[in-house]
Amino acid sequence: MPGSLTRRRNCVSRSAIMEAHSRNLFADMLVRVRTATTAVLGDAVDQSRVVVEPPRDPSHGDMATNAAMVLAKDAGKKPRELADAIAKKLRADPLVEKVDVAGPGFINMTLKPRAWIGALRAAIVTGQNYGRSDIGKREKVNVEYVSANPTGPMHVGHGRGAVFGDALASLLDFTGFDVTREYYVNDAGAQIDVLARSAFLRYREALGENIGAIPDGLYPGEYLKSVGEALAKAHGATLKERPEADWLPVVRSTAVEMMLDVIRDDLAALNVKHSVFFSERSLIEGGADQVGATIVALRASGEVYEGRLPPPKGAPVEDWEDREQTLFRSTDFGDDVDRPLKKSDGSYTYFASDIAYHKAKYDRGFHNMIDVWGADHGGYIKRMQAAVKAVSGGKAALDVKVVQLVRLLRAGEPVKMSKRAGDFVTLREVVDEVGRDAVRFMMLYRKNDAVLDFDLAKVIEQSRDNPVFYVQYGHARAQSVFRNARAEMPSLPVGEGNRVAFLAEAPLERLNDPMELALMRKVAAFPRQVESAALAHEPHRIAFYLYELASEFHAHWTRGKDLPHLRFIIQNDPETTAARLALVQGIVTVIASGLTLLGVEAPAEMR
RNA sequence: GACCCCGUAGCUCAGCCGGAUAGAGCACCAGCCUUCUAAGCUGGGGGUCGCAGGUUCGAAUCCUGCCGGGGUCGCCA
Repeated sequence: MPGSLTRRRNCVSRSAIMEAHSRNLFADMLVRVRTATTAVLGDAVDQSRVVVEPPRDPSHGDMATNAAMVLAKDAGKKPRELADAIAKKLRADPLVEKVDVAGPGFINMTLKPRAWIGALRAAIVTGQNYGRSDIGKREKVNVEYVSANPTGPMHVGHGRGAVFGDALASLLDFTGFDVTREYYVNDAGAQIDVLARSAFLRYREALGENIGAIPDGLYPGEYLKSVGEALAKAHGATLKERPEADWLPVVRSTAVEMMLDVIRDDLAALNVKHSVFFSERSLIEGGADQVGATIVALRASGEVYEGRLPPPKGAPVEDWEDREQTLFRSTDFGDDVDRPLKKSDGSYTYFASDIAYHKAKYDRGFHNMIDVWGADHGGYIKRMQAAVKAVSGGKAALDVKVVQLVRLLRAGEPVKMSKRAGDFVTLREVVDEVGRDAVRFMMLYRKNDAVLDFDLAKVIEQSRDNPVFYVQYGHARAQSVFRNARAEMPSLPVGEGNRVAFLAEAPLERLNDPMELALMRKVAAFPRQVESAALAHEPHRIAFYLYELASEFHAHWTRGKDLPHLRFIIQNDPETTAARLALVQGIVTVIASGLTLLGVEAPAEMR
């Protein structure tokens, strides 16, 4: 009866709050294992290699620790012997049901139901904050992603880096880092002049001139027509008669601005966010040549010198010119050769301004930097890491995450792209066709350094074969349980607003079916998954976790077909129903939270 | 020639900081089912973790060499 539930609520609320305190059961158990180990070995031993993790084989229990094996040598004891001693201490722990020593010295623990109950309650009570942690200690970290040249719309490969960087930034934010999401705008190099010349051609075209075929070396894309039209509208024919030196800066800034608008729209369509757009041009503008200053500083510290390079091996370079040039001593940091900072015409190389850019990041207080690059930039990792070490005096670290190629398919067949016509498949076209959620989830449903097959037909299928649908449907199906509960048992307060308070105090000890317990364990594992994904800089782990959780939930749901007593809603048993709805709420919370981290919608229904 | 990434079941891929008898989905085989939301369910077969050494109590995981696939290789970004 609802009445008895109401009374019960007052009785258990204090313990509910206390148990909700242990938000990360695995971290909690690690502390308990370490305490037990200290009781045996004293506090002088280094326990940094001790871990608590779920055993691969569930029959070994809920959690296992390697404490005895990694400490046996230091302790001067046999692993099994040490394990027995630690196990004895752990048996006194109030959360521990059973402890076994197995194999070479594993300590396997089976936890009391109250441990899982506490974790589930934590998920319900903390809601979207479940899994949030402070392991980042508010350390500043700069995540730079996309940074596509503002010379045209984004392609699918850019999209992968965008989604990856965005999700990684969210993950780091969620785990307590002070995250800056940054886009480096390459608005200064030679390619920007090429863009301007290409736009100038379109400008003449907009004025009615027949420009014929776009010459080699210029951007042929139709998307520049709008730039040409805008220029014609703003300047009439006045630019046309003047020398390039006059019109180039004007056309350049208009073109870059318009292309950045296109890119910003593309990013918005994917819901990818940045907090800083850092202009390369700003490094050399206004008389303050930060690139030159950086080179001078590195020359003073001996990292930059004048010298010669051997010609590159492999593909022959036709116009190789052996000359003395300004070089960065990246070999001091493990690179293969030293790298040039100036081109033969005296202008800076891309690398030179990138060094200055990363120095600027360091000067802005970032000791942790993450760059997300496309696979074709893989050869630049070492020199950039070398540069970061050099400009920071070894105080800053750069992690470069390389996202591999995306192969676009449609029902298994490669999508043809003709690059020379400039009409490659844009990111926008893909997003418009299959939707933001499908693009985001699929791009995260693979390790970043593995090539990704993206099948336009498959990602919109409504089947188990399509992880996006499967996970989102899991969320929608879980929400539907509450809709049904409200209809079938109106006396239960399980609306959007009052659900949490009610379910947090449900009699969760009634969840004792093996599948229910498995789902509780899965929910309890979420904070650990978040933590490891964040520290490893691998958002895909969240996507895989969500697929597993959804899979278990769907399987449990289906069992209710044959076994009505396992259904979530039991009309004549409000207590059991409340407990099961609490489990569903935990699942809803975690799926929604995980999808939010990935930037994917968690729909309440899918019709 | 050098460097980077990949190599795990027939296919597509997971495997967290080294951990126990290496997992999932698809496909295949057998049985069941026809729906509290529309993914059917349960069980089964299937692996020399590319190869060879090394480190370790323990290696798919770390190190070295080789093989195969992809990428990159001053003055593009």
